[in-house]
Amino acid sequence: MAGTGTNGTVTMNDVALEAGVSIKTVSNVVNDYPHIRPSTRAKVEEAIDKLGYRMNFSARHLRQGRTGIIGLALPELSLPYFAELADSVIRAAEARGIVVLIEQTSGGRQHELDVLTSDRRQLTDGLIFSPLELGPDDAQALKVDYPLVVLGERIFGGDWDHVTMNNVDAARAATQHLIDQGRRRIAVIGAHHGESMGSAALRMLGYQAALAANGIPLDTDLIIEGGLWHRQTGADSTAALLDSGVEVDAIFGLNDAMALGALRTLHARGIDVPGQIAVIGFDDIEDSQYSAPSLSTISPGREQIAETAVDLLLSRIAGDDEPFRRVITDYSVIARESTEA
Amino acid sequence: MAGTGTNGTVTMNDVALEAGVSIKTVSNVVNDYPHIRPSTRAKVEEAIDKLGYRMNFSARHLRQGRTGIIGLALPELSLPYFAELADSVIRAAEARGIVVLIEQTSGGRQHELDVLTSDRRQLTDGLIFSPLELGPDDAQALKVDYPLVVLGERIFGGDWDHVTMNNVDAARAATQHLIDQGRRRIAVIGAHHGESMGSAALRMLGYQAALAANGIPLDTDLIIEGGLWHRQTGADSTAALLDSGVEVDAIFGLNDAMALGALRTLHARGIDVPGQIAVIGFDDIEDSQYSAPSLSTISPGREQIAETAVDLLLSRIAGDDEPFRRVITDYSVIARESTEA
DNA sequence: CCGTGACTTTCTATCGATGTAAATCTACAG
DNA sequence: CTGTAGATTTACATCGATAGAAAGTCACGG
Repeated sequence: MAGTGTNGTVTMNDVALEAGVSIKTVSNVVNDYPHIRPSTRAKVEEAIDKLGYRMNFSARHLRQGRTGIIGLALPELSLPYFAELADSVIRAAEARGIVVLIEQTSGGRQHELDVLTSDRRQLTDGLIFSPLELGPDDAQALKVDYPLVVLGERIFGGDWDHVTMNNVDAARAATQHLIDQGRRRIAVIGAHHGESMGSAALRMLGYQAALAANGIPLDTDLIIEGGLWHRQTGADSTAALLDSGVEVDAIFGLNDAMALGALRTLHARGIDVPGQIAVIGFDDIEDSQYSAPSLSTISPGREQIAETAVDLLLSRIAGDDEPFRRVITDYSVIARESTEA
Repeated sequence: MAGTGTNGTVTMNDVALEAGVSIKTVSNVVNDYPHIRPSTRAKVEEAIDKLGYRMNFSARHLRQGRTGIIGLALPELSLPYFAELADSVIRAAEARGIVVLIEQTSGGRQHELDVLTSDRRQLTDGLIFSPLELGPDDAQALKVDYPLVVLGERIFGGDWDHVTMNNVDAARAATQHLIDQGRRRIAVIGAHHGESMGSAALRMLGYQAALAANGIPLDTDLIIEGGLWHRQTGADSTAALLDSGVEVDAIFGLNDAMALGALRTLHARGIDVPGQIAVIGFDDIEDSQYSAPSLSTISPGREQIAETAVDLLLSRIAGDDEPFRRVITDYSVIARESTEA
């Protein structure tokens, strides 16, 4: 830490003096400029080690106009799905030499809009955005002048890149899985009534498609509304469902958290899972493996989503001008105890 | 977005030209310098709005020598305890106008050491560090020349600030809670044999103290080792415990994840909780409320830890030279179904 | 011995904002 | 009408690194 500068900081200039070369040569060494005499490189590297020089990123960023930081805006980290998504995104970014600034938008629609124009955008080279509340009406707000990759299917077809899974097909597969186990009275929890483009609506479409394909009539008494997709919602919705007295032999939780909440209520009521009621979720969060019984679910390919999103964003930051892309990742049905035959 | 600069960016200089004042005056307005004529302020603000000016943080940071970013190093976000901790830290930081860069150190001891000297440190004004593997031998590595706040009790008394809960007392309280329910054969899962300063060791001390205080002999057959505190470890340890045939009427999981894993194994084996075996965890992660049965646990006061850590770090960044502090936060026993009378 | 082209290294301006100190402007007492 | 303290505003250097182009070096053919 033996700095030569006025304060404790060692700058490139200090290194240059120590090595007896110009500042630019030090910069060239640090940036792997190809035409440097090995002996010069050695001198510089020695000086760097000796002085303990570290790059001042603010200076580099100022000069280059980039920060090497990308933003990740998501509802909240305490929701396991998003925590795991953040984990994957950070790993993917790290592998590519950039860092991630996480912003939580838990406050609702306005908070989600704010994140798009926040001062923080000035600090990041681009944004990966996973909205929960925005709808088609907010499309205009997403027309921003910085690289943006949107996750999820809330808003289609705008002028931005999109990475998502096929919610409709995946939900159909989940429902089909229940039907294959002989279930016919399949309830859904977490529906959002007025919505047309969100995950809830899309997954409902898949549910309905599966019923139709199997000649099972749709019974609206089996569809339970539920705003926030938290465990408590799942627990409450299931209680309401059971209290309504309607016949049920399976529950499709539109996400794992709600399905886990459902398991909790079923357990409390002494209802056997999957004996009396089978349960399937959606997301494949880590918890689902460890619930009692373990939860069948849909794996959305989180790693793939994260890597794709990061790659896409980085290519935009690098100046890629191709037309906006929509990438659809793979899903798979994970059968566990809660739907065992 | 109507930039005046060469590229699309609007700088303070553009604003100054538009408003007919000097750059410095614009800077003064933006920074709330008190002696500005209201009319001047109005002109500048109007120009800012008109041009859509946004501060270039890299430039400010270069000049000020600070980045306004703090680092948060933790094992991994997919562990619920850390995801929730990160949530709290981000909120606390946001309330104070700074942003958080999360770094995952899941790779083990070396990865934890690396984070302390990483290039990223140059990008942050300080670090909140929650190590999982470092031990007393690594004390030297924690003597860094930037503001550092360490969470947890792995390493005591060094030259850095520390925020932690009282693991010993809290574990004693958890054990006492089981004893109060009439349990005498209390197993512990997640012990770390050779360790002396980590959470595992401290919680074991509390456990032993409670047994001693109640005249219950310590039976080493009831102590199950377990490296990583994941659910799987809890599930496996519990299976091993049951297979060993030793008499057990309660299990103390040294964290919630393991306790939840224990519940899973107990459920699989058809053992009634708490009828045959009571279970208590440690951490009070959100899941614990929703397991079946819901899990009794120790709440470590996560919000308080986060806020304290952020405040402490910020005061160090601001130049606070007081002696290093150790802050101990409050805990509480949360009694739920898994230990019901 | 000199010119030429391929390497290497250095010079100089700049990225955008802020600290310092000096320059201007009031407003009001003398 | 002048001086002066206090309020406002400005000029200028500077934070640390990088782009671009000029300037040196060097080996080699003519």
